[in-house]
Amino acid sequence: MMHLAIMRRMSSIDTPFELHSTSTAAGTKYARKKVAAIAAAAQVFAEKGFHGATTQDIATVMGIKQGSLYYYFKSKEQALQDVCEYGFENYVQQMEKICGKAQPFEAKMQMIITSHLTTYRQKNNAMKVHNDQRLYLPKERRQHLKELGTRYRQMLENTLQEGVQQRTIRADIDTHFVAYSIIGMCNSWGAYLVRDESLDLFDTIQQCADLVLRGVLN
Amino acid sequence: MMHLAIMRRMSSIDTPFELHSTSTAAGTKYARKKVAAIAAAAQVFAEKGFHGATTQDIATVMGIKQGSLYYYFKSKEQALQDVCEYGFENYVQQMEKICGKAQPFEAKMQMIITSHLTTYRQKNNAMKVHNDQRLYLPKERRQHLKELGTRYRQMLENTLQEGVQQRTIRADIDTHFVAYSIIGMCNSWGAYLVRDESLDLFDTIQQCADLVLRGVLN
Amino acid sequence: MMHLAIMRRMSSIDTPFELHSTSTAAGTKYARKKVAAIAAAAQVFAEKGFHGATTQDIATVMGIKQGSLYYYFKSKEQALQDVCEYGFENYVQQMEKICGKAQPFEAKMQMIITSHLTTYRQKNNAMKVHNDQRLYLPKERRQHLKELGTRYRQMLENTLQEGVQQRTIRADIDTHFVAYSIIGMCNSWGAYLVRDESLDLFDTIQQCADLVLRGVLN
Amino acid sequence: MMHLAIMRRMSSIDTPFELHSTSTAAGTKYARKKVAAIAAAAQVFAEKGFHGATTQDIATVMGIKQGSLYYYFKSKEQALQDVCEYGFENYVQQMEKICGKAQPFEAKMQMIITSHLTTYRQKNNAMKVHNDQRLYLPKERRQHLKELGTRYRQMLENTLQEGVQQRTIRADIDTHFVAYSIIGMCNSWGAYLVRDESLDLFDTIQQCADLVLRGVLN
DNA sequence: AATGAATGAGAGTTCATTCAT
DNA sequence: AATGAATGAACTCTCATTCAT
Repeated sequence: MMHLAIMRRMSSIDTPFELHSTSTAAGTKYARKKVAAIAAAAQVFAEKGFHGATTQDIATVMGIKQGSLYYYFKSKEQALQDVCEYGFENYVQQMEKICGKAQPFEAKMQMIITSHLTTYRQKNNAMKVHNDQRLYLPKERRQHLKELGTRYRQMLENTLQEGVQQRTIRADIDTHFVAYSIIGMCNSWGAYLVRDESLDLFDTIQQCADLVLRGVLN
Repeated sequence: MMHLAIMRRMSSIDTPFELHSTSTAAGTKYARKKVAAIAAAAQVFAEKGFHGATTQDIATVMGIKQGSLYYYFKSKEQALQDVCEYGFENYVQQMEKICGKAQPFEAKMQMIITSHLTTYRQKNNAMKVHNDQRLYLPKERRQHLKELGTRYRQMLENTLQEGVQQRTIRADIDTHFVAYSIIGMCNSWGAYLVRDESLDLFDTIQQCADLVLRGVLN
Repeated sequence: MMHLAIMRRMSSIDTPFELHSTSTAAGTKYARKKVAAIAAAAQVFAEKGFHGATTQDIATVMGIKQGSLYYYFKSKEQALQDVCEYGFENYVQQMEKICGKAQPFEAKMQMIITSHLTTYRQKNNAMKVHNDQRLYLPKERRQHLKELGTRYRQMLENTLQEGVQQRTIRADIDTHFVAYSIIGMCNSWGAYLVRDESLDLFDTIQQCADLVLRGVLN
Repeated sequence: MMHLAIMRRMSSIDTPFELHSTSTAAGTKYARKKVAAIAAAAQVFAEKGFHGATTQDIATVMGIKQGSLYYYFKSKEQALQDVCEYGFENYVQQMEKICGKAQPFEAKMQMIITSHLTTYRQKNNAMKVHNDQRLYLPKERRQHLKELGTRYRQMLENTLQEGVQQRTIRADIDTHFVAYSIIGMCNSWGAYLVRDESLDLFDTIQQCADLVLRGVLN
């Protein structure tokens, strides 16, 4: 469930029309249902894609009528934006925690991959939606996501750079390229993890880490 | 351009009325335009996704009117199926050639990656569509694609298995897992290659191959 | 401001629950807010038209929430009816005073036009709404308005008739027709006065009176 | 019927999507039906107002399905714009013809009023729509209409100016003001003519002209 | 006295699809 | 071989209205 992670950020949630009376919006009924709305939208977008999904689908998952959805989202596009932002913000936060701690390179890489894949397995559809559907947002609405993405990639590249300095990883490595590769591979495994529940999470993490670190050669 | 590859398979193309079958279908005006139709659909689906694309979009790219499209595709769904099949068939054929030749493991791996990424860079939108949009086809219509996919993965796994037997690659490698990983990483780079024209193809190929073979560790 | 005039009639205002009727309704908080509600509705209907206006618009002008509006109006249609009736009742009352006094024809005509145009310039949106939007009310709800209108036109016609008898105006005049013409011209100038604040009120009144009385010929 | 007048201008009609093959679009089936579409929209907008009318209403009058309407109008707003423009363009053209001919002032004024009121009586709903509903168009879409309106008013003012120079009308007349007054009064009578079929057209014209020229005074 | 939350009906618009020509 | 014209179903979004609190 994405709920815990998202609720951590709920203090910043937007309220409908005007500000609510309570200063911390986190506890409001509205905030609680908005979380549910984002979760529902994430699930539906992940399954059917942005254009393939209907607002009716989302409303059905929430157990409300279709028109009522607009109490929580100003538009379908806004729903996509919210899903992407909450999903990705949460993920980048986790990344910051991991990269903030002083740890040997291999441990960090392991944690990064663990975080990435675990996020998917926890049915964090928001993450999948961010990866696959964010390009359907008009550029203006992707501003924030782009910044988050850059921050995330930079943390990953920095980690690799540290590895180079620690002489743990090869000096001839192009950290920029490797960062992209890791993200790509993990996203691809993430999609499998979402689709196939029988796939073992920890096994997958081990194998990913092993492949990245040692390659296939003898 | 995908044209050459696709035209090779044109002999099996479906003709709209039985009448047409008198001549070799491959050379027919119909067959030639059907190729163009598939290419147009591929381009549009790649850009906007299946559900985000309209038949009008495809017709516009072809320079014909919307209604005329139905001379080439029985339905929008059929267009997606055609794009996926022609795109992927073509790719698997190439794979067969590569794997058919007796070659050392590393050379083969290099060629596989080269083939995969080159396909993308040549703006083979059909390939992108197959990877990103095929799941929007109903299961029945994915039968053929699934077979092709299995064949393809098996060739990749066999190649890896050969590598193990040649002692070129580690014995503890899970070939199934590595095959998926390579595909995932390459697809992700493929998407970048399509989006960013300034990205150097051969550089990308080298780096991918290097990462897969040697990993990042020192 | 229409307030004074409207408040004079407030004694007849409908109260939402019978309970309220203990005190004189005119001074009730409810009555005061109902006036504000009518004024808000008048403003919004004048600007956007009945169908183009939303209950949200009216609520916003009042500074209350959309749902709360139904404490003052049973329906949007009722709001239109209230606006039209209060606006027009007020105007017809003024007309009654003017026509009641014994005065020479030209002075009366001057006062009638002054009354009409001043009403508009005072941003009496209710009047504009009555003129432009009343036809969107179902016939049954226009009963009262129709009676008022007839009364008003009759007073105008009577005034003209007096003018004929006093030999102040031509005997071959069709008073019925002229009455309609004056109303039409004044309404049209009223709309300009509302739209263009820089238009001088007294100048307009003079010109209108002059045109009606003397025509353009030399 | 507005058909004749509108068809005169049909050579400039816009075609759907792309240019038609024939150079004169006037004869096309599309052009013919677009005329019908504009007439239908004019009728419905005149009756119910822009916001009160539905695209379904218009389609019903045309005898087509609601969705098919969009073959002729890109949007409901475009329909309003088309109605206003065709209606008013036509009217201004007529005005140009009247004012172009050298004629004594009184005759011209008579013709102007005749033209104005006849336009209404011919059920030229487009004219009514232009007068009552054009303000619901966003400013950008009113550009053309504004220019037409200015041209029209100028012709009327010029005519009055000529009258002054010919000493036919009083020198102390404010031509600007009188022009507006005539338009206002005629529009108001136009609305009556549309609503009440029993009203005699020529009688109304006579009375209007008489009132404007000679006023009511003895 | 007012509001948050929801609803249901309908609006405008889009679009895949059909078919006579 | 292609098109103009139309359709019908679905979709997003709006809005008047209700009602428990």
